[in-house]
Order: sequence, then structure tokens, then C-alpha cells
Amino acid sequence: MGSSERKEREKAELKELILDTSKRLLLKFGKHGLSVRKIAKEIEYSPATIYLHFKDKDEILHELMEMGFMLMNKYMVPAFAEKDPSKRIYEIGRAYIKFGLEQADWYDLMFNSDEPMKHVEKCREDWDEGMALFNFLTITCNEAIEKYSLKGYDAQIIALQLWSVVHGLVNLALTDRLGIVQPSDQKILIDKVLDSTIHCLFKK
Amino acid sequence: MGSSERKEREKAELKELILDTSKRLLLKFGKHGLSVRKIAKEIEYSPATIYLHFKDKDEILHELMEMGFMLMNKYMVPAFAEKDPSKRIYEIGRAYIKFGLEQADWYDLMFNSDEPMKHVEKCREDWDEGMALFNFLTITCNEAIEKYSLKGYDAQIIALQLWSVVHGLVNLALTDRLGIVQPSDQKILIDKVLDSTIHCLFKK
DNA sequence: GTTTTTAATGAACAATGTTTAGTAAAAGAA
DNA sequence: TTCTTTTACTAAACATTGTTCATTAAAAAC
Repeated sequence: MGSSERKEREKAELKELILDTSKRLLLKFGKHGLSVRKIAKEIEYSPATIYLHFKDKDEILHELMEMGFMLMNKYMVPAFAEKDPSKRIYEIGRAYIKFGLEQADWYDLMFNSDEPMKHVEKCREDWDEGMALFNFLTITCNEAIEKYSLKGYDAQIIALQLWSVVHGLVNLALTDRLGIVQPSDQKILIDKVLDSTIHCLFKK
Repeated sequence: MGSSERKEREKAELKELILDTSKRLLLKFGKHGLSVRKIAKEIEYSPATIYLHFKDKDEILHELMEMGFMLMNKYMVPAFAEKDPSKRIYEIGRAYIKFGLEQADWYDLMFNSDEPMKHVEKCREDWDEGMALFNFLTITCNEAIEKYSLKGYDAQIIALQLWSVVHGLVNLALTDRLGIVQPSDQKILIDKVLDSTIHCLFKK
């Protein structure tokens, strides 16, 4: 006895190594540089070994997705501290966009990829990182609605509207559609749209 | 002579056959069912023959993209006919969303895919179908701004804001993020967000 | 020392996009 | 017609991808 504990620890360490390596490959070479075989080569194990720790490639992607939300939360910290609701919404928006543009591969994995969502059974359960963020936005919208006594506003609809704008903006930027339509500085353009959105919601 | 003309016609016909088949495969099996080898098998030629008519798979995707805009235009026809600018904006938004949800594979190809944009040299030139649509939206926004005498509004920013909202909504819906956040009827939810967006822009 | 459990892999399968050398047929020239 | 050149096409190969399974080597349990 006792050796079984060591075994489990070693097993967990290898799993962690696989995830760390996946993360590194994603950061270095993007989603196209992340393959099961490359991970295997990197950690100097055979590809089949990966499948002793993960059912799927999707399962790896799914765990990376969770890591992505940890990273995103770091971007959100200053925004969460903001007292004024409409200003908090603005800061959340800015942080979201900043994260999306700076961490394009993470963003894509977390918000655009089908694979880790469809094939992993606990998809709903594990996207609650995303849901928590959305709920916080909804609460903030509620605060803003009360503060400005906006009647006929549904906080959840407003939250979704805000999410759609920033999600749309980030995706348009990342897929090079923004530059075609308006070749000026994209960041300024994006800022203006976010300004306009919040202005027309809360500053009238 | 004369036979050379027939040759060229036959060549063009084969190219058209490849594109038609690609289109059919995309519609039937989605983007994952569309491979060079499947196209080849379908038209009963070898895969290498495809490369006599197209430089790349990307080039095929690119031509499909153009077809997609033709299809999208059909969705837009009723909206274009609308006289009132704010109502026209609303109808464009609805048509855009309808197209996105009903023709998910086309939408993905036209608005999300990197490949046909990055590797084909004439990317800018050929996305002018998309640009034309955006320009029309911008013009309509201008009309609305004048009609409601909205000061300090930039038509292009408003147009981009609108595009971002619908693009974001469609993408959230297509990648199953909407249902997680709010499991009620997605179409109604999307409609409410579009309503809210236009209402807060033009109806105050 | 023997048996059983575990960890790890090599090799195979079915896909993918793409290239190249080679062939067969058609077209053009004599 | 015969010879040559151009054209249309393909078989085979290459380098990838995710995934599975029979097998082996080693460690653990008895």
C-alpha cells in the first residue's frame, strides 16, 4: 500500500502535463498547431497514451476552455471593482473586447468552437463560468435600470444585447471583416461602437 | 478551329459542375461534408482534376462565398423595398438573422471562415458583395438620423453597431451559447434583442 | 516465485489537402 | 495517313489528422 497513492499522483501529474503542453501549443501555434500527435511528441509519449487520460481531443479542448475563463477573469477584475453600474458595464465591455483581441485563440475556443460543446456530455455544467459572467452582467444591467429609472427595460435582454455587440465586434475583427468595411484603426472603431451602444442605452 | 471553343465550353462546364457539386455537398452535409475528395468522387473524376480548375480548396470556398451572397440577397429583397428608414433597418436585421439561422453553413462560410479570406489574393475585391450590403445599411442609417434629427450620431458607427448585434446574435445561436444562458425560445429572445436595439436607437 | 493488474506503445485505419510523374487521347501539321 | 505536340486526366505518393486495439514490459499483489 501507499504505492497506489504515488501511482495516482503520477497519473494526475501526467494529465496535468498534457494540459499544460496543450495550453502551450495553443498559445504558440494557435488552434491549428494543437493536435493530439503534437502533444504526444512534445511530452515524449505515444499518441495512444493521451487517450488513457482523455476520452477525446474534445475533452482536452473542453478543459482548456475552462482555463480560458480563468484567464478572462483576470481581465475582468478591474471592471468588477467599478461601483457605478453604467460605468461597470462599459468596463466589462472593454475588458471583454480586450481579451477577445489579445487572446484570439482562447476566445475562439471559448466562444466559437462547437466541438468541445457538442461532444462532451457535461457541456452545460461546465459553461457555468460563462454563465456566471453573463449573470453578473445582467445584475449590473438591473442596477443601471434602477439607477436611471428606465421603464420597460428587461435587464436580461439588455445584457444579451450588450453581449451580442461585443461578441459580434470581436468576431468581425478576428475574421478580418472590419478592416474591409472600414480600413481605419480598428480599436478606435470598436471603441466608438461600444461607446455608442452604452450611450444610447443609459445616457439619454 | 471551332473545336477549341467547344473545349473551352466543356472546361467551363466542368468547373461549373464542380461548384454545383460543392454547393450541394455543403447544403447536404455541412462544411465537414465538403472535401476535395468527396467532390471528386461525386463528379466521378480524380481529386487531381479539381486542381486543374481551382488552385486551392480555398478558391472553391471563395466562389461558394459569392454564391452565398446571392442567396442572402433574396432574403433582403423585401427589406430593401421598405420606405421608412427605421423600419427598413429593422427588416434588414430580421432578414439577416433569418438568413443566418436558416442557412447556417452559408453564413459560417461567408462571415466566419478565415481560409477563403486569407489565402485568396483577391479577397478584398470579392467581398464587395458584403460591403455593398454594409454600405446600404449605412445609407439607411443616415436617412434615419436625418428623419429623427439625431445629433451627434455617426451613421457608420450605428451601422456597425447594428451589424455587430445581429452578427453576435446569430453566432451565439449557431454555437449553442444562447440556449445555455436562456433556454427559452431562441427566436423570440433574438427578436426581443433586435427590437431593443432599434428601439433604443431610433424610437426615443 | 507466480499471478494479476497496470502503463505504454506500435501499427493500423480511415480520413484530409496537395503534388508530381506519367499515360492516353485528341488536335494540329506534314 | 503519319508524326508531333498539346491537352485532359489520373494513380500513386506524401504528410498530415483523430482514434483504436492487440501486444509487451513492468510493477504490484499474492
